Amino acid sequence: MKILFFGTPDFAVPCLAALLDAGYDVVGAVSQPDKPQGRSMKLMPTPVKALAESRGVQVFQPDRLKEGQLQETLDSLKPDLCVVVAYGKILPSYILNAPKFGCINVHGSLLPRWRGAAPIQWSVLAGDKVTGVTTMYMDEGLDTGDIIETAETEIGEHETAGELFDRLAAMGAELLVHTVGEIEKGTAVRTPQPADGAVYASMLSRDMARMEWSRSAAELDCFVRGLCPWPVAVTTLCGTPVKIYACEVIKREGKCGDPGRVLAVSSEGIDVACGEGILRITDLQAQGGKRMPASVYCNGHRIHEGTCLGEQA
RNA sequence: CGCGGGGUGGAGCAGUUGGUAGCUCGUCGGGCUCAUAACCCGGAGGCCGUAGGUUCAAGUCCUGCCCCCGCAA
Repeated sequence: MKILFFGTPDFAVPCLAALLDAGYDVVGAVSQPDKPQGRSMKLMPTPVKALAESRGVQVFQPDRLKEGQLQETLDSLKPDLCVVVAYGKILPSYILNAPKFGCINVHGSLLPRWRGAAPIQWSVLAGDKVTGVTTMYMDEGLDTGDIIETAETEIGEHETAGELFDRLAAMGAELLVHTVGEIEKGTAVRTPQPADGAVYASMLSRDMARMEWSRSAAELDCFVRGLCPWPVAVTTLCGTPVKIYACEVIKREGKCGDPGRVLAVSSEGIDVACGEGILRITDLQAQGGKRMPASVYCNGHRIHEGTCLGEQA
């Protein structure tokens, strides 16, 4: 079974590693072009490219796919199957139709819920109790193909998108190997996605990260966990922007004061009134500073009860 | 040279126009209390990132270097 792998970020790495470890003949890895990254804006290889190179897999990084840029590669490699994991580009039909077994995709949600770019973060943001990974046959739509297999998992009460991301990446890799095995044996099934429950998970952005204290403590808790570790929930404290990395719901219901008002400061954290309930900030980061527990932050910044968060200076 | 913020006792911060280095927490010792992440008293602990420069005098001004953080991705 000759496999051509498509993938770019960290999420795709365990999948590629698992295919290689399972002994499949990965004839190439297609990844996005390198982009300037880091403080020095140096050109960095994508995570998938880095792994592929270390394992001796040939890497391809076409700028565009639309006009048949990958045709030659396909012709020479003759893959039996394409595996696509968070590649970051829509595959045109000439690629989808090229391999004998088609193209399959690993997606970080239980489709059709959370189709699109950021399924894992959105499942946390929405407060979903259960999520999972899905393998599917790709078609020309955005995550609309027929489902092959799924694996479910519960989202932990305090789990961040980053933590869930790691877990699903591992689950996805395991499921992928199983699915490829089924395809090889000819026992893979295809189930069209149900029409109901299709929701799109748009890309996250920094400008959606501002905390609205008029929302409920429970919603804000999901908000903080869903945006961690990127772009990270932000509010303002004494006029300066502060990133909120972790918090916990102290009180679920009831109005406890003006939204954003600090009700108490203790070694446990900073308790803030929300539209509904109370949220305790436990981990934060000020401008120019490192991430730290709220109690530590309070040693150097006197936070008084009654201070209001989220207000411009 | 992509842009900006910052390096001050163990931790987090302040330090005004250059002139004895301060605060909160922790830590150590003592006290009080039925009790406490409580309170009171006392102590230890800093070549102010680093190398030079200006000056009678540099944490503070100038220059180089190292490291951290944010933006950007």
